[in-house]
Amino acid sequence: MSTLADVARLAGVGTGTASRAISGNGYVDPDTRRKVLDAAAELGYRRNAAARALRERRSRVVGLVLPDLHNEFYTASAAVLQADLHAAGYQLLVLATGNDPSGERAAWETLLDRQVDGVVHVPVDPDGTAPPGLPVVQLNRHTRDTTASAVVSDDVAGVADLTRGVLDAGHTDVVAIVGATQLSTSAERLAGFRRAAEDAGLVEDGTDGPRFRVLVTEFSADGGAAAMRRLGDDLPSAVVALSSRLVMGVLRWAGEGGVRIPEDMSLAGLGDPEWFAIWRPAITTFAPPLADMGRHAARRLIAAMAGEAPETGILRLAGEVRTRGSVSTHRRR
Amino acid sequence: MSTLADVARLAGVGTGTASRAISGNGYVDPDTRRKVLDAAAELGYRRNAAARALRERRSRVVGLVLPDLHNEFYTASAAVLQADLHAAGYQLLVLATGNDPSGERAAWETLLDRQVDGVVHVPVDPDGTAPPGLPVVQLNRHTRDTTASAVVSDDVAGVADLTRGVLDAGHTDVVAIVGATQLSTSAERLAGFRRAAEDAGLVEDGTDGPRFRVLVTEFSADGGAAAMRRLGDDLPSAVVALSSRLVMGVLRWAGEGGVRIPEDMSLAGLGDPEWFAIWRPAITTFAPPLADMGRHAARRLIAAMAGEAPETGILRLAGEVRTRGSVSTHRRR
DNA sequence: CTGTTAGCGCATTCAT
DNA sequence: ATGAATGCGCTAACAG
Repeated sequence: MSTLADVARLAGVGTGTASRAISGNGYVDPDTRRKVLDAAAELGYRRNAAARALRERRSRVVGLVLPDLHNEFYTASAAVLQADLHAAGYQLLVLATGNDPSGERAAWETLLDRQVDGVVHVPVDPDGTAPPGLPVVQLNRHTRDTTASAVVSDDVAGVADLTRGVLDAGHTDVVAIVGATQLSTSAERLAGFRRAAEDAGLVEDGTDGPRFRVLVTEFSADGGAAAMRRLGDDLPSAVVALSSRLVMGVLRWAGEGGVRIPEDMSLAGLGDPEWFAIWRPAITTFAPPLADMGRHAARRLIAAMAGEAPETGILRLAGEVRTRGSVSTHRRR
Repeated sequence: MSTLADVARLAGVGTGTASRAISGNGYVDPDTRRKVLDAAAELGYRRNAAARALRERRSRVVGLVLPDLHNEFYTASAAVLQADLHAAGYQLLVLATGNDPSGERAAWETLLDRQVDGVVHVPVDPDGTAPPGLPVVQLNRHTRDTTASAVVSDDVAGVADLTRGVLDAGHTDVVAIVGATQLSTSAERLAGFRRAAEDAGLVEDGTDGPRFRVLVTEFSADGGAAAMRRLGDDLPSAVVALSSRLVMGVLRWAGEGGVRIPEDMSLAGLGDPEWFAIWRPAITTFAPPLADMGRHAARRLIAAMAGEAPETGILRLAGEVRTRGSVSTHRRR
């Protein structure tokens, strides 16, 4: 690899001039600039990022810390995040925490070592806290730290909307299935459901009249299926499964038990993996604005890294309820 | 941020000793080491990765270049890749090419600038070539460059297996749907299909007797649906859709047209997204060993970066045919 | 076993 | 407008 000194020598100028010519910072005569650029091209010169990072005290690298790489919920945001940050001259260093607070702490250390300029963080530990002085925006979930900057889906409004759709279809006996409630996402989804259900006059665990029930379970297809089994014969007329994995679980349970959707029981979901739309019946669902979230996270982070006054607080982006066939109109008995 | 010099001063030693104490390289008295470590802890010292990279001429960063972050086909491998590389002390810098050769070239430049120690690459351009001297292992797809190291799924064998399963079920009129054939993956999948079909005596585009047809289309659900529509009324008794997206397309087409699977037509797929198993009927498919591929790619790359004689050539890992309900026994007419 | 020294490649003073 | 000199923080080589 040739160095700046090589380029300068070939061009017959000093390293300072060569540096200015290549970076475009500072004055340099157009003719000399050409000479330098030609020399650089001839040598196939590339600036050494490590040397620049050391000298400039910025790496132009952004850390992305997420629970795992395999979840479309994160990767959908990550894809646009990557694109937007790339366009702004940043590269993405990706670390997985494995949904584990100790993995999360280790990630912070690595990121600090790497002198990343900023971090996009899908938090695992609600009580975790980021190193001071480093621009960070939380994505998807947020911690309890109210001074932090976070970009999330407005699940409260979205799930409330979704639930209202179910209730408007005439259902008066509804079950919600949700994952671990210490996560901000689960808590907010549930809050949206409860709000809509209570506004409509349904009573939690009521014995007669309009009622709703809430099942807390593991955040997986197995968890969803297990939750449905816990219901025994006392099936509701509609289920709202608050994650795509839980929807899968309900579907599997229904398939195995011969429960027809939506004839025997309606189903509404959350998230919108591609197969939701082709399932028969297609799944009615609340789709969080994953791409928007990535875009806004990138925007906030880029601004913060540029030294602008950071936008703190939680930015809640509206998603979309997609009404399809898995929720049917229910005749009140 | 405190520097090594700060630590050395506080511990009352020279920077060389401090460096050795912290890195563990070279001799240092246990007592002085303690002093250094204590001083480092007190200051919250962290080694500056940029300075180390500059000095050591290695960054401990590995580039991951893939078409996009949003495809479970890549992320499934990437997840274990990330984990294994992390365990070996490497971080992952992720670049997306957008399935575009120019994006791919840009990625190489970035990677070179960053002085990455190695690269895992899902190639876009079959004729592309990597910078010499840099350890690279190709993942999932491979270029024509026979000196390269690549870890891929043995799709030829896998799809041949899958197809044999279909033929053994009695089908004698089979259609294969495949994406752009300039990709090594598509070409190999198709080769596997052809081999099995021809071995069984089916004739391509035959007019009477056992026959098979091949449909080339866009690599998407829309492509799959369009391919099926091209068939008009001349439906085969079984379709082998050679990607999960194509399976989606066939399923959508079947749903819209009222074609029942497997009663009216059998369907076999490739890949195994979670919903394949819960679909009614569950989808019979060939599942490439994505996790294994990530693991072996990491292993090869780590060895190459350690300076060991690189394993070149194409490592084909066996996947698994998962026989489920979407292929039914066919009565010969 | 330890302290001192010399760069790694670059951007940026400061003179000119 | 340009060249020379400085130092970012670290590790490796060397002399002690």
